[in-house]
Amino acid sequence: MNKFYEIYLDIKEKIESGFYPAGQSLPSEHQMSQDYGVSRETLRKALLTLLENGYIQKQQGKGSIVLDIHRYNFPVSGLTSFKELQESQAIHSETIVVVNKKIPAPKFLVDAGLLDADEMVIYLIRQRLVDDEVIILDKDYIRCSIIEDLPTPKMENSLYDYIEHDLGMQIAYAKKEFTVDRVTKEDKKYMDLNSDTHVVVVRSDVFLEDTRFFQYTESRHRLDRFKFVEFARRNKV
Amino acid sequence: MNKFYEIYLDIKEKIESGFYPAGQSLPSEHQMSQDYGVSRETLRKALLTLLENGYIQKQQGKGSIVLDIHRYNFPVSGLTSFKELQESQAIHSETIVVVNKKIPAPKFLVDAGLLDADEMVIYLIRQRLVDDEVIILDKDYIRCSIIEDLPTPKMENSLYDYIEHDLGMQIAYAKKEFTVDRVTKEDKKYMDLNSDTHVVVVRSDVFLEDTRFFQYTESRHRLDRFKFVEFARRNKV
DNA sequence: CAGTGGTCTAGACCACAGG
DNA sequence: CTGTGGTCTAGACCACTGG
Repeated sequence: MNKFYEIYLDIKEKIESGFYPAGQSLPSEHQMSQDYGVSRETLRKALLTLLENGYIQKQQGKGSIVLDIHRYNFPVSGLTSFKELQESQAIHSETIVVVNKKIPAPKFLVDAGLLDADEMVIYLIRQRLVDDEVIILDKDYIRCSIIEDLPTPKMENSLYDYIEHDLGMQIAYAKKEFTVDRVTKEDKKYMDLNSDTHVVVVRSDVFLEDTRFFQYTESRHRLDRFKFVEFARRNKV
Repeated sequence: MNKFYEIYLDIKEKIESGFYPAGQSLPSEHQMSQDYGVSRETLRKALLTLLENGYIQKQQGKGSIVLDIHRYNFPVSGLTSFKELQESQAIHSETIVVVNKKIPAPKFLVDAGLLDADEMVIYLIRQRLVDDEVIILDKDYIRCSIIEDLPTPKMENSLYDYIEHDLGMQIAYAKKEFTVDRVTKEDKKYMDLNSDTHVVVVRSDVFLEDTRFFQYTESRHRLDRFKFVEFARRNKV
């Protein structure tokens, strides 16, 4: 493992355990680079990672201060899947695969320039149950040229887990879009909506490390159970 | 200005102008560091900034590939205010300050440990009009120990602009939370809701560079006009 | 194999905060 | 003034890609 990442994990641990309490300063970069026996630049990479993840705030001329954002509710951002979300929050939940079949590339993805007209995709619909209610409906379109088949039993677990662990592919980045849309017939059919008129829709274009378009996902959430938390830094200049 | 930031801007410009077309590789780091006359680490800082902002994707052993996310719709993430959002999208809009007064620290912020019980805050309510309809209602609670007064005319422009430009303070980071809530009497009073039952609510705890809590904002959006776009990278490990 | 990006170093100088 | 973080360098070695 990389030195800077080891150091990142070590300091992160010390912040979470209270060894470095919120509101207080970390030792200086010079000091810590000596303590860990690394160059200052390497130590600084570890601090940069802590900064990006909301653990510390740096101030030129003063030092690095420990934040307490992570005490109560740690923001789940980036590309997090339902499975990971569920695990991080220890929610009892279940997944039912409703549809899992190959279809020709849908027009809206061809028009968007994400797929070729003659391609095939795997069309996947999954119900996400929490406390025995379907509160999320996930619709996935996955490029067949990248994945031939998806075993339904695996999909009841995690799609990303299967792709990254079983297939050894790396998901890299996504463009995500949050809106609130009117419920469709499909929503009514598959979700427990109790007379809601709208759902939160999260649309994602997902890409692999080699920049190939891999998957389009539409995640439809019941209003009363939707929550998205983010730690954001202000971009200077 | 920093070398790495100058280089970042230069490459960003070349990507946006099509000099480096989407899908193609940038020159190698070694090559570019020579071209710009800087060390490789400095050149790499510029590339890191491009990576974070979704302009390129790097692949070990291969190179840096230009992405085309920014062609159509560039994700607005981080800490972006209504004013900046509006400018980036060239929307005709208007702001009306409805309330601007000092009140004692509200209980929910004291309970959250963000304010002391004996503090005062500036309570600000602003209507955001687009096409002559109030589609956003912003409610701000701003710490009086940091800002004494907010001139109402300035608030019709941008709060952040006033704080960073006129007062010379630096907003650093925020914890943001997105939910969908039932409309309140206040929403009905101040917003043009056409019989909607819900609004999107974005709650933010905003902090300064010295980690002082500065502001709590509740931004209430009409469902049909809400949209949030984000570029997200998957966190490895 | 050569060429790419990823990590790390030891040191330098600068900008800023605070006594 | 000292001590802090911010930037930059010149070079080294490693890991990965693809011919």
